[in-house]
Amino acid sequence: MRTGNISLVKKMNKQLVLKLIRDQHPISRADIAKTTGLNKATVSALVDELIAEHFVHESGIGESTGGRRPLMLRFNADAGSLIGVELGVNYLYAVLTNLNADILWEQRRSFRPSEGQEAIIGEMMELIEAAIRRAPATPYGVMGIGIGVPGVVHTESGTVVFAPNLRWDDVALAAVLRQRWPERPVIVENEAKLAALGEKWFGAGNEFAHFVYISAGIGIGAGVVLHHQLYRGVSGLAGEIGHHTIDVNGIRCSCGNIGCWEMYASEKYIERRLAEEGRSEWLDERFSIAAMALAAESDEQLARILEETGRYLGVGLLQVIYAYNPEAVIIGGPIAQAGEYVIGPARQEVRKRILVKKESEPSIISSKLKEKSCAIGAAASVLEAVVLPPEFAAV
Amino acid sequence: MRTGNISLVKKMNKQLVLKLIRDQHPISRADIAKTTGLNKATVSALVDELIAEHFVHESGIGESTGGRRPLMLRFNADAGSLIGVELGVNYLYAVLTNLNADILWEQRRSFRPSEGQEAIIGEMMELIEAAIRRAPATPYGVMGIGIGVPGVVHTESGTVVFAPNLRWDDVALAAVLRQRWPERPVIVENEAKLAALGEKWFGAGNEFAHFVYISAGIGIGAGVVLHHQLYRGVSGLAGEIGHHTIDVNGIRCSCGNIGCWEMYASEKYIERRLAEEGRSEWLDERFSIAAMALAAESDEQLARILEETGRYLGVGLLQVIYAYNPEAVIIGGPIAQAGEYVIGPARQEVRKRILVKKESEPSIISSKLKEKSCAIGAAASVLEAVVLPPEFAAV
DNA sequence: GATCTTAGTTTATATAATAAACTAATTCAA
DNA sequence: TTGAATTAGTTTATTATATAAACTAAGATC
Repeated sequence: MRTGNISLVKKMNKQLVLKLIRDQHPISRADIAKTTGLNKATVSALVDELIAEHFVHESGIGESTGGRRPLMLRFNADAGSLIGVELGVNYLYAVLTNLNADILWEQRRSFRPSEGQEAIIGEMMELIEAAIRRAPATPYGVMGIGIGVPGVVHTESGTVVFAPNLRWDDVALAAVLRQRWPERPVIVENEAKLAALGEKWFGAGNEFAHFVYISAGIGIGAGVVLHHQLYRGVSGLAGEIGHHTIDVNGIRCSCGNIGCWEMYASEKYIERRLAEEGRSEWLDERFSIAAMALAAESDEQLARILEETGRYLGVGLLQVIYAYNPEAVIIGGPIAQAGEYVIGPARQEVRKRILVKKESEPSIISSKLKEKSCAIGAAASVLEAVVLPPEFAAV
Repeated sequence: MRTGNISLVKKMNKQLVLKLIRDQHPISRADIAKTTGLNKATVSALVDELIAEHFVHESGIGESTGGRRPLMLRFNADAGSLIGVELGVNYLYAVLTNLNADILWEQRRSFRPSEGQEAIIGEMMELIEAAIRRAPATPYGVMGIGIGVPGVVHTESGTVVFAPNLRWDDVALAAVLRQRWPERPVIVENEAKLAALGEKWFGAGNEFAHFVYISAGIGIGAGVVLHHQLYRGVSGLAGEIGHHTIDVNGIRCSCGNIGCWEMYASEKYIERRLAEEGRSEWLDERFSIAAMALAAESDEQLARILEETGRYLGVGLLQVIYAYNPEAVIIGGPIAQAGEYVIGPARQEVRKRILVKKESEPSIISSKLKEKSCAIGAAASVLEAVVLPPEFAAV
């Protein structure tokens, strides 16, 4: 039971100050006192501790506004490093970043889906090992490892409960990594949820209290941020909205259900339509939505397929809007590479069908971190776990 | 900006103690100290204040467990009264309750939908006036007025933004009531959201951190409780899930969209099917789902129609599950009167179609407060606003 | 160069939680 | 029956923290 005690107050205020410095640096102690309402003395004491802990540093003297010049404070993004890994269906992508998500090192590696769990986890561990070796000398070193996986995750244990595209079932991923690096926090989480965190901390979601990140690729998943916090539901299923029914009489989905959204607004749909229209040359290994969008400029048939996908995307977005009523919807994943070819029709469809127009229409925008959302989000999840817990920010 | 200061700590702890007493009374100071982890002295001081404020009283001496016998504490449900009003499409229902939602007085009144806003608001004010007259002498008297309306609401201003079934549009309801009773808090909120609050405080939602209340009648609305708190979204649209598309090629809904859930799992569907099957005798004024369910015991055709409705309900519930991943879904509103005729098939449909079985399947249960959910929820909203704010309970 | 402003620190004070010692009231066993 | 042990609750002293006010520092402006 969370009781209030005096040290809780201090923790809250310290977090508040650190968050403010991170968001608005360079900023002076006096500014912090003004914007937070905290007493100047309190701010000074907290800042001194944050400086001692290397999370903040003084970065010179600011401009006078008619009196003594302020000492400006900055968030020290080099207090430590973060490792983020994206486990894709047939690739691994790892980044090493500072606390500002600046990429210090990255590596991408492909594998065949037929490779077994052990082999894939082995490759992942090699990547992480490589990242740790590249980590610069910082006060805290590598502060933790975040891993995004395409499936449903039990976060406490770090178990991948269900990842159909990997054919994983109850894989205790975190346990293996924690055994190898017992001193470092290891976070395993769904890829869309981490991508949402990435966009929240370092991307297009920064300014919103409530937003939904849509990861549209082979399937559709979402990361839902409500009150500035990732919402997981009771067992981490919240956001598995690719399996929202949009056509009860539609086609069968791999999940067993019928007419799932992800059969109509994902790569699966595009592939199906390409085959139907006799454009199977695009069903190649080198198939990429980005290339298709480029070709669509002078190829009406391709443009039409993308537009249809966008319209179906819009149909499903209405459900997202009615469920979460977010300030913004951020479209990410491969489908987002088609840009306005898909997002434009989606917006139109939403505008056409929505119940209450003004205020309730969210901004429908494109991911800012693009193909790096998940890996950066994985890194951000470590930042959140270790440095900037969100629990006090809400309300 | 919410800064921590010492009085915040006290507020948190006092709330915690009060909530614990309400939930677990009779309870002793020693028990409270044990379960919260607060110091005995702290607990005593807070309890003394709560007693002075009339929210708690000592209710005699409990059983010894091998030492001095404890003084038992109880929540004082008679510290004040609450007024809750449900504004239906063609009726008003008002209750006066104590702080335990025990109904002290209630009144139901019908009106014709053709009556104008002013007339309806006038009748509502008469009802509230009557309730205030009946309020017993208590330390705090009538602590506030909560009103549930079938539409989208802007809560700060208490404006009904959009209520299609009432044909209301931007009606500043709270403003009128606040003018008449300037000293009393007036809360205007969507009916399904208030019903969810009612079930949370006094009904089937009591034990859940995350649950969804489904109000299924002429349309479908939902009240979404996440982390023990009502979730509204950025403009109060969250939970308007009746307009989730379940059939892109389906029938047109009054909202302008096509294939909305509420065309398939509400009274609208039942009426349509009754007409199709030539059972228009049930389309009478006295049409009631409860009566239909009774008749269905010996009428296969009626049973089948209810079952179909239930199956469509289940299809849409999957979307609720994927969106919110709640611990429970509480079915309320007129459709819930059909009981297992509808809820049974809905459960089956969910079980059949859901992605990850174990853990992620919520309990699908029936409303406990039945037709009183909304009015009691309206009263509960006052309780939450004035006595037991939920903000500290979360996390 | 005197005065006003702003930045930041130091010192004294207030609030609230806590620990420990206390009183009160009971059980239980010799 | 009595006294030790146990539990409930209060009183007192202590501690942590935020705050207010007084202070020092360092500039701007007239």
